[in-house]
Amino acid sequence: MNRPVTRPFRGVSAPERLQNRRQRLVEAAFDLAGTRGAASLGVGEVCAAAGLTKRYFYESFESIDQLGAAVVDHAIDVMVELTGPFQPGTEGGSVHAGIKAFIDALLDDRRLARILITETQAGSLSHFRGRIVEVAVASLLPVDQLADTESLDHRRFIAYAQIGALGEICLAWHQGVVTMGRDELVDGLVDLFARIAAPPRA
Amino acid sequence: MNRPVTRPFRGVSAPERLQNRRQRLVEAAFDLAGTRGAASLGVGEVCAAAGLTKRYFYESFESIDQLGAAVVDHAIDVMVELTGPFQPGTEGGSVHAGIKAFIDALLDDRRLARILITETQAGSLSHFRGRIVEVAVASLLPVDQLADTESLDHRRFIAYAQIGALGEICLAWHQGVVTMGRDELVDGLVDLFARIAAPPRA
DNA sequence: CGCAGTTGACACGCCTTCGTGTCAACTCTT
DNA sequence: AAGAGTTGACACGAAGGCGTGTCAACTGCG
Repeated sequence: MNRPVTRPFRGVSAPERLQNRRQRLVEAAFDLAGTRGAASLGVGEVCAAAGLTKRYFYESFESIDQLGAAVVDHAIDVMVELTGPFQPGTEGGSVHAGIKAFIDALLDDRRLARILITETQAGSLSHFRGRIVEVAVASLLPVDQLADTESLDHRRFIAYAQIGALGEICLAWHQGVVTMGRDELVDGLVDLFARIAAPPRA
Repeated sequence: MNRPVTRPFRGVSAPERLQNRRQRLVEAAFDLAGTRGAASLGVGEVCAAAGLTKRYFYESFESIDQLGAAVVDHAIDVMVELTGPFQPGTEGGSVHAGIKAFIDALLDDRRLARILITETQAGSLSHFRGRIVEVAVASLLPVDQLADTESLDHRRFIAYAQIGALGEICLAWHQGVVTMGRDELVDGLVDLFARIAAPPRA
């Protein structure tokens, strides 16, 4: 059972090797879930893609669902890392830059988009939907555009509308249904966000 | 193999019985897919829910995916039937009434919402996403609010934004995250649609 | 009534995946 | 060199769903 996790191998220490294997599994699963989808993911398939054997899967995970959770974590980490430097409050950041960075991330990596938008809505990854929306709200919602008098419910309403619109458009663009240029798309989305958050007509 | 589909039974003709069984299967699958999700659907489970045995499953369907297709068809049929009378052009219909009927349908039946919005995005039902968006566009897009000069891409952009926003908000409301009253929600959505379709700010 | 069509319940073999186990080859330490 | 740790490849039984088959009980028709 407890293998004597001790000795170095090919120059790398035991805990480091374990971390490497874990990361290879997560990244392989990230790639598969982001292209084929997470539904059909199997232990054997992921291991083959990672170039490992099943033994090392159970070394880091107990089930395929646990790996799924790790994949979502990884996706969120990537997103946070890509958008963090542009958030308002940080140097060189602003509401506009934050939103743009968020959109850019989704447009640059379709696997990231698919996992964060599509795959977490149905199936075994749907439990993480709430956390993802939370992260999105933090990055997207131009809070200062909304009067403090607005109710919490209304702000949530705005946030969900923005996220939903962004997700749908992003997927359509990746799919080639919307054929706008990249820059044009980003500008259109930023503007759309402002319109969504605008005060209701009279 | 070819059972001699001929004789009436308990007063109903053979083809009618077959249709009834098929419908029971579709509705049972609709209910399961709309609550538990479509990913875990199995032949045995659906048959048990429909009160039939596996034999009658293969009488009408070749695989569970084929039943999934029938479920999506059924969901679309229901939606079309609920929104048809309110479409602009028909008596008593208008853009506003059409949109409201569409929203009402999604708010009234969470199974319908889940199948049309959630379950068709990932997994085995994702092939039907395009057709659903098509139906939604036909019911939702207030074409007359968009100048004819707008490009097709821009109109698609607006349509996807509306659908995405509606879906996300609808799910959040069913989930209890947004706690607005029903009527308030509908009004807010109708107004949101207008804002999304409004001309971009200078 | 008697026969053929119909139904529901269940059994059966098949296949895939899971999770674990085995083993030879390789690497590090002493 | 020798022994213990490490790795990859593969075998194995268990479990579960699939698709088909069997059979007794029931229903309609002549």
